Amino acid sequence: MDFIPSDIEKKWKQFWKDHAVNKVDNNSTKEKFYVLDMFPYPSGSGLHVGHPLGYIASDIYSRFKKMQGFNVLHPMGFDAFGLPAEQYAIQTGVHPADSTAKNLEMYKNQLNNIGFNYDWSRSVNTSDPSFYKWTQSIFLKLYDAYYDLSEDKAKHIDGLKQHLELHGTEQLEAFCGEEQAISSSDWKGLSPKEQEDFIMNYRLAFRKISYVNWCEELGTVLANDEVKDGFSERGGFPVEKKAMMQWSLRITAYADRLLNSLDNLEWSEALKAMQRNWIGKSEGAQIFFPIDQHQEALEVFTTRPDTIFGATFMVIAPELDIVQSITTAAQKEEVQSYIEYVSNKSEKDRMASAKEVTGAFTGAYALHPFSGKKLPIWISEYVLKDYGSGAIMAVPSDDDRDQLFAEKMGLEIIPVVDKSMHEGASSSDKKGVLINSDFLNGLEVKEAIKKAIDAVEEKGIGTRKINFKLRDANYSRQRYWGEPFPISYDDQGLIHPAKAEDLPLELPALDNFKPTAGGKSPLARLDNWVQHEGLTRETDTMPGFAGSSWYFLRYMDPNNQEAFASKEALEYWQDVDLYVGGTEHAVGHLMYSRFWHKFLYDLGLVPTNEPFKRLINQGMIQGVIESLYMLKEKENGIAHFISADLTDQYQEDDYVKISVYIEYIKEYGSNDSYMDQACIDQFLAWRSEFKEAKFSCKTGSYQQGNFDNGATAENFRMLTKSEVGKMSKRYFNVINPDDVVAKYGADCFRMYEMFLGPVEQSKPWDTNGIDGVSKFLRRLWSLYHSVDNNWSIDEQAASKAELKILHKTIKKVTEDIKNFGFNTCVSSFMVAVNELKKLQCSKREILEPLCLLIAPFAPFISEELWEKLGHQTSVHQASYPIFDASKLVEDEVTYPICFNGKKRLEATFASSASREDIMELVLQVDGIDKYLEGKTPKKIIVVPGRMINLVV
RNA sequence: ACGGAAGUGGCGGAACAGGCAUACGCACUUGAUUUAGAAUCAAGAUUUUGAGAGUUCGAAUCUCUUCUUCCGUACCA
Repeated sequence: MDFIPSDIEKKWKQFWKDHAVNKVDNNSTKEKFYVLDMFPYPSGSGLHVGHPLGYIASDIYSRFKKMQGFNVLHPMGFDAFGLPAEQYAIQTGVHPADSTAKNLEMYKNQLNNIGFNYDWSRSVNTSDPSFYKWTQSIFLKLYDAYYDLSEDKAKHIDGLKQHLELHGTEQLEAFCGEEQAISSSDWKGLSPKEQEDFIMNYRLAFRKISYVNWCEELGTVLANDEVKDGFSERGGFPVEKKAMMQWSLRITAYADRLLNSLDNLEWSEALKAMQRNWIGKSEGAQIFFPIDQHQEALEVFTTRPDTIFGATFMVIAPELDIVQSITTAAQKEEVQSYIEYVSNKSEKDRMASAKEVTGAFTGAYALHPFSGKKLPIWISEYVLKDYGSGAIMAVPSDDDRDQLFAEKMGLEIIPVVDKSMHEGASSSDKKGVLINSDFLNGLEVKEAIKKAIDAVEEKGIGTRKINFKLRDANYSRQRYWGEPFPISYDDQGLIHPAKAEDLPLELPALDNFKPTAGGKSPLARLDNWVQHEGLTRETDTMPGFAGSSWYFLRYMDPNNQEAFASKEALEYWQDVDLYVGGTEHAVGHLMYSRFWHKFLYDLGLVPTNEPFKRLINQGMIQGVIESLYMLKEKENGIAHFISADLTDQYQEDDYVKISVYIEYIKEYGSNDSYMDQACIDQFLAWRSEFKEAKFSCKTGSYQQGNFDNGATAENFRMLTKSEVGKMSKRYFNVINPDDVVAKYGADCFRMYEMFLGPVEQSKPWDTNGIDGVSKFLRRLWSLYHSVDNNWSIDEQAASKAELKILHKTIKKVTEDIKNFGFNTCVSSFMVAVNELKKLQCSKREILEPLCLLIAPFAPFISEELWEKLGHQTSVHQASYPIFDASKLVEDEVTYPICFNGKKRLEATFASSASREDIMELVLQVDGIDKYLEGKTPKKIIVVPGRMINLVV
C-alpha cells in the first residue's frame, strides 16, 4: 500500500473528531499538565509558515506528556479584539465581528490541517460577550481595590474608606499616585465628588489626565509598548504626546513583586532581563533643595548622593508646572521659547536629536543643602518629567550628560570622585575615593553613598528612596472594537460602576466605525446607548491586553456562567506549566498577565502567584524579500528598472526597491536571484502599470517584448535584490502552511519545521531540505512494508543490535523533548530508520515502540501504522516507550587511542576490563610503536568506556 | 552606550557537568536501475570550530582579551 498523506490525514482528522480523542476532562485522577500557546490575533491574511513553529513544538510536547500519563490541557483560542479588524471596517464597512468570525474559521482550518491536538470545546474568543463579561468583571475588581503596603497585597477599597473615615491618612500604608495628607475630620467634610477624587489616587484602576501616545491616523492612544521609535507598532503611523483623561491600571504598585518573583521562573535570561529592564528599579535618595527666594523646594532623585558636593547646577524637565513660578522676568522669554521648541518636537525629532545639548536658564537658584551655595536652575529636555521627580542635581564631573551640558553652557565642574586607582572606570562603575566633598572626603564611593543618605536624613532634607522606570498602564482606547467599560458618570462627574449582575455590558451595534471628532471613540455617536437612566456611559474601550491578561484561566473552565473559572478547576489546573510564544510579548502581554494574576491571587481568586512557570520563546521564521530596482526618475513618464548589478552606476537615492512575488524569481533567496524574460512578462501581467517600462541589465535592455542593445532571450538576466525579512503581505512572500501540507503532508511539514534548527532560533524559510524529511517518512513507512509495498510485520524476537537501536533512540528522544531539542529528535529518528533499514528489520518488537516514539511528531502516519499493527484505539492514547539501559550494555568497547590528545588509533577491549588492564593492553595494540617511537609513554590516561590518551 | 544571545564544511545544523569535531539533512561527485527525466538504491568528497592567549594529559565546550552578527532598551539621573 502506498503512503498517501492526504488520505491518511483526512481519515484520522475524522476519527479524532468522532472519538473526541482530544477532549480534556477536569475530573481526572491523573496529574495535570498545562501547555499553552500564545493565542493569535486572527488577521485577514491567515497563518503563514512562521506562525506554527511554536504551535508544533507545544503540540509535540503535550502529546508526549499525554502519552507519559498526564492529563494535558492544550487549548487554543483567539485574541479577537483589535485594531486591524476595525481599520478594515473603516475601509470596507464590514463589521469587525463579521470579519473576525470569518478569519477565525480560516485560522481554525489552517490549524487543524497541521494536526494539532487542541480541545476546541475549550476555545475562547476575547470578543465574545460570554468571555468579556469576565474581563469587565476583573476590571471592576481592580477599580474596587487599593494596594495595602503593610500587608503587601491588594485589598477592597472599602477598607481604605474606613481608614480615612476613622484616621484620615494618619498611619495609612497604601500605595498611591501622589502623596497627600488629610485628617479624618477634613475627610468627612469633603463632598462626595471630592472624596471620589481623593480615593482615585489609590484605586488600582483609576482615571487621571495623562500624557498619552496619541496616534492621529489610528484615532486612538497607544500603550508605551505599542509604540516603536515614535511610530505605532501596528501600521507605522506617527505618534505624538497629548494630555487626555484616561483610565489607567496601577501596575506600579506591583513593581517590586513583579521584579522579585522573576527569579523563580523558568524563563530565558534574555526575557527576564527585558522585564527587569522595563521595571527599571534603582535605589538612591530623594533630596530637597530649597529654592532661593521661594517657598517651594526642588525635589530630586539621585542614585549617587555621594556626589552631592559636585552638584553645580540643577536641571528640571521643561513640562513641570514649577518652571512657570520660578522663572524670573528677565528669563521669561527665553524659557517660554524653549518650552515651545520642546513641545513642538515630535517623538521622532526627539530621537533624532538625542545627542544635541539644549536648554534654558530660568534665572532662579537652588541652595545647596550642605554648602548653601547658589546653584542655577536650568530646564532641558534631557531631563524627563516622568522619571523620578522630573528634576536632577547635575554633577558634571561624574555624569556624562551633565558634563556635556555644563561644557556647552559654560557651567562649573568640580571633581568629587578620584578614580585614579581604577583605571578606565566610568562614573557608573561606582568606584573611587571622594574628594572636595567635606565630610565625605576619603571614603570609597559605596560607603560615601550610605553616609550621604544618612546625613541627608539626619538633616531632614530627604530620604532613602527606590525609583522604578515602570509606568502605570494606560487602559483607555478611543476605539470601537474592544471591551466597553462597565462604567457610567452622573452629571456631577461621579462614577457609577455597573453591577456584577448587569455584566456583560455588550458592545452596541454600529455601522460607522470612524473615530469621532475630538479624539472620541465611535461609540460616542450612539446617543441612546451613551445616555441611560440619567447617566452617561464611558465611550472609550479597553486595550488589546485586557482579554489576553487572563485568557489562560478561562480555558480551565470555559463555559462557567458563575465565575471566570470555578474554584475546583483552578485548584486542579493551577497554572501554566509550559508557555510557548514569541519575544514580541516580552514586556507587554507577559508583564500585564503577571500583574493581573498577582492581583487575582491577592483577592484569593487564583491559587498561584505566577501564571507561567516555564516559558519558551520560539524564533521567527522569516521570509525572503525579493525586489527589483527602479530608477526614481522616469524617462518620458516611463519607468526604468535596472538589474541589481548595475546599481553601482547610480547614487543610492536615485532608485527605489519594488517588491516582487517570490514565485516570479529564479533562484530566489540566493545572491544570484534573477528574472528572465518569462519572469518579467509574469511581473508585467501582474503590475500592468509598468507594461511600458524598460528593463536594463548588463547585456542590454528589454522593453515591451523587444530586446535591445545586445540583449537576447538567452542572455537577458535582471538580477534582483534578496533580503531576509518579515513574511508579510506587502512583500509578496507569504507562504501558507496549507500549501506545504497539500504538497508534502502535515507530518512532513511538522517534522521539517522542527528539523530546521532549535525552536528558539530565528531562521529564514527555505524548503531546500524538506525533501529529506519527506524521504525519511517514506522510508519509515517502508520499514513496515515489503519491497512490493505490502504490509509486512515480523513477529520474531528482536536481535540485540535491533534492541540497541530502539533504546538508544528512546533515550535520546525522551531527553531531547524535555529540553525542547526537537531538531535532534528528528535526526535521531532518521538515524534509527537508516540503521533499522540496513538490518532489514521488520519486527513488531521494534517497530511498534518506534511508531509510539514518533507519534507526537507525526500524528497521522503513526496513527495509520498503529491501526495496521492491530490496535483499535488511538496511538495518542497509548503509553510512551520507556528506556531500558540494559539494552545498551555491550560486551566490548571500541576505544579511541589518542597521543597527546589527538586520535591516532582505535582498539577494542572487553567492557569488563579495568582501567589497569587497559593501561597494559593498550601498549600491545598493533601500530602503537609507530607513534611511541620507541619511547615509554610518560603517562596513560584511561577514561573507562570513553577514551585512552597517551602522553609522549 | 547598556543589557541579552550567538559565531563550527558550500548551506541548515549536531556534539558543551572537557574526552573520537562536523551526527542528521540539503547541495555536490561517481556508480546502479531507467528510452530520458523524476524517484530509488549504493559509494564518496569537503572543512579543523571568528581571532589571539591561558588552564589541562586532553578545549568547539572552562577563563581572559579582541573582533563580528542578531535581538532588546534607549537621555532612567
